[in-house]
Amino acid sequence: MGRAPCCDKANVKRGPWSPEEDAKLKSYIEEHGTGGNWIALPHKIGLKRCGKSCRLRWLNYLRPNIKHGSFSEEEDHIICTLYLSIGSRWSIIAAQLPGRTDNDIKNYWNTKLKKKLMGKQRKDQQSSKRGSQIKLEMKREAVEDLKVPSLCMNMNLYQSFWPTEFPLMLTNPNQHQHHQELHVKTQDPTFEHYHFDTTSNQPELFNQNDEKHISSVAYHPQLPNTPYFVNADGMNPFQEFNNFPFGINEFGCNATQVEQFDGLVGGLDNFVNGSNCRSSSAESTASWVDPIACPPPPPMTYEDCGRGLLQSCPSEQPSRFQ
DNA sequence: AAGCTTCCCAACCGCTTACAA
DNA sequence: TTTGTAAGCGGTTGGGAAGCT
Repeated sequence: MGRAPCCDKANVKRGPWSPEEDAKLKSYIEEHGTGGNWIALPHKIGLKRCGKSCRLRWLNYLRPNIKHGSFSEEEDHIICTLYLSIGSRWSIIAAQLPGRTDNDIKNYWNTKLKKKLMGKQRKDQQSSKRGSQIKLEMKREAVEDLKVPSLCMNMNLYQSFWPTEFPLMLTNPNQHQHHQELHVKTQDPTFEHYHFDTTSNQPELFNQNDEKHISSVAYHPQLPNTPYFVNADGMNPFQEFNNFPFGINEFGCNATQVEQFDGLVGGLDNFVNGSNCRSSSAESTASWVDPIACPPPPPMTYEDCGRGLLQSCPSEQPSRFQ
């Protein structure tokens, strides 16, 4: 049995909205608001439309301050960078671009920006003499399939290129006075996380029962824009980083790019992790976060585990999230 | 000018999440 | 704690516009 329909599809109009319908919906909402019930709204106004359709029309087209028309270079840059950092979480990306809707951005990405990016990749690839043939091939495939963003959200693909240890980069190497917590998912089926105290510079590793059991990682604050953990064997788990098929440097960390994040609403910590970000710094977090060179943020809350950031999560909520 | 293809974007679909009862 | 319902969200589709032959 399928899901019950949200409305009587036989009696609702579908397809493009007429100017009259737009005017009805707009004037009603401007005067009365939505009343918190989109389903009931079309009946109140006498529109033969599904409530969901009304909501979408209002949010994507009718509501005030919607920006239509071409995207600026700055907007392009923000979209690209956020996409590569957090994937297709359009609502989050849209929140950083006032006046733009998630639908707008999604369409723009799918129809233009993605191709623009691919074109740039191909061009650079042709002129570049760096790297082996294999590396170029990997890069080409990754760009063409646009697997790079999905890699960020999909551990199975991800682990082809990224280390098994997964330290969170949303730490500020320059702010040792702040206590930061890092949650780490590894390929190990047991859920592990780091609890990192920037005062002592000592990361501590906990198991899924929240018991401290290993202290096998070292922190290297002298490498602010690189993965700076080494494991117990003294290996940098990010050593594969340089083999990443995508041209990190093309969107990578540089002063100009990072500075652009200063204008983001609420700062990077807000869009990536919302209120869950532990950084208490009043200054811009953007100055120290490289959203591209970073791996995707591990879940800052247990709920985030279920949002597709990682493939598997403990069946029970670890006590530290409770 | 006609026919065909590609592009673009508004709208839809259905799954997930949130929340009230 | 469970269940039902609406909102939120991201993927997909359909059709008009634009471009090409």
